[in-house]
Amino acid sequence: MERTSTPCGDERTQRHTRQLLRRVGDTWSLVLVSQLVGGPMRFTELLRAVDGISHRMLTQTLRSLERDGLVSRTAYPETPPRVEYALTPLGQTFLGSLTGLVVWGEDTQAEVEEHRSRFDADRH
Amino acid sequence: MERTSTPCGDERTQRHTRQLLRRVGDTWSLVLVSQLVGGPMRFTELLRAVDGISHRMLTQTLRSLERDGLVSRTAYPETPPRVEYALTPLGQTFLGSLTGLVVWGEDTQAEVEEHRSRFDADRH
DNA sequence: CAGCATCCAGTACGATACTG
DNA sequence: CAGTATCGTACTGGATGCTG
Repeated sequence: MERTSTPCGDERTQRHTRQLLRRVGDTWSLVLVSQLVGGPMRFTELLRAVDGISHRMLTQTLRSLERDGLVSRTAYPETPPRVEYALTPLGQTFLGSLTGLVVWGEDTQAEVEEHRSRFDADRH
Repeated sequence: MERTSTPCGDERTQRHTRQLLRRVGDTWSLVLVSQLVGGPMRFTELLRAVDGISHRMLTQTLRSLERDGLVSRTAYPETPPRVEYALTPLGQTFLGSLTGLVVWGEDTQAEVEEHRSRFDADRH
């Protein structure tokens, strides 16, 4: 029973959370996971659906998500080859856990923007 | 009323959330904010308290948090100069919004680790 | 003490070309 | 179609030294 009402937790938890944020705070992980909510998608589908992503980053990010068990990869032995990516249950719970942050971002976005403008203005 | 039960939201929300994650997913922001939960701290106090942070990154990260309005900076016109950093109300609500993610990280950490090992092992 | 400027290594990312 | 390899660039973060 600690006095902490905020999720700072012990040092170990902090380290984990920081690593998690770094891991997931890259350019494309979140977009891809969000994109896959609608159901499985193929490589090229994703490439077209996600605006601005490069071939290379799509491969890399999918690999990384697959490695962590958030996304599953299914290859069908056909010609031409077909590979489908889908959200795993783990990936779905992950998206759910973001709710708090997403809501906070929506709620405070204007306020943060305001702070930034003011700060930048004051600095000459 | 959309079919989305997960916080993927519209494209605008997605972009905001991604930017938020990037902004906050750097090496030190989260550690600093967590550290300040206990109350205001001085520059050198933070430098000592946060293990591994460099002088430069402390300045930079504090600036950036101040800019976003998550942290307040109070300079006392004394000699030697004294500056105290504290969490703003906005900063506190931010920490609160992380609860879901922190819990998810704790709950699934072992599972994710397991996935990684297995993945790395399979890749010969 | 608090903060800034400079320099440097590591990495993230994009463009492109090539393989099964 | 899906994936790998190579290259160039831009940014991030650490070490260090200077200023008020």
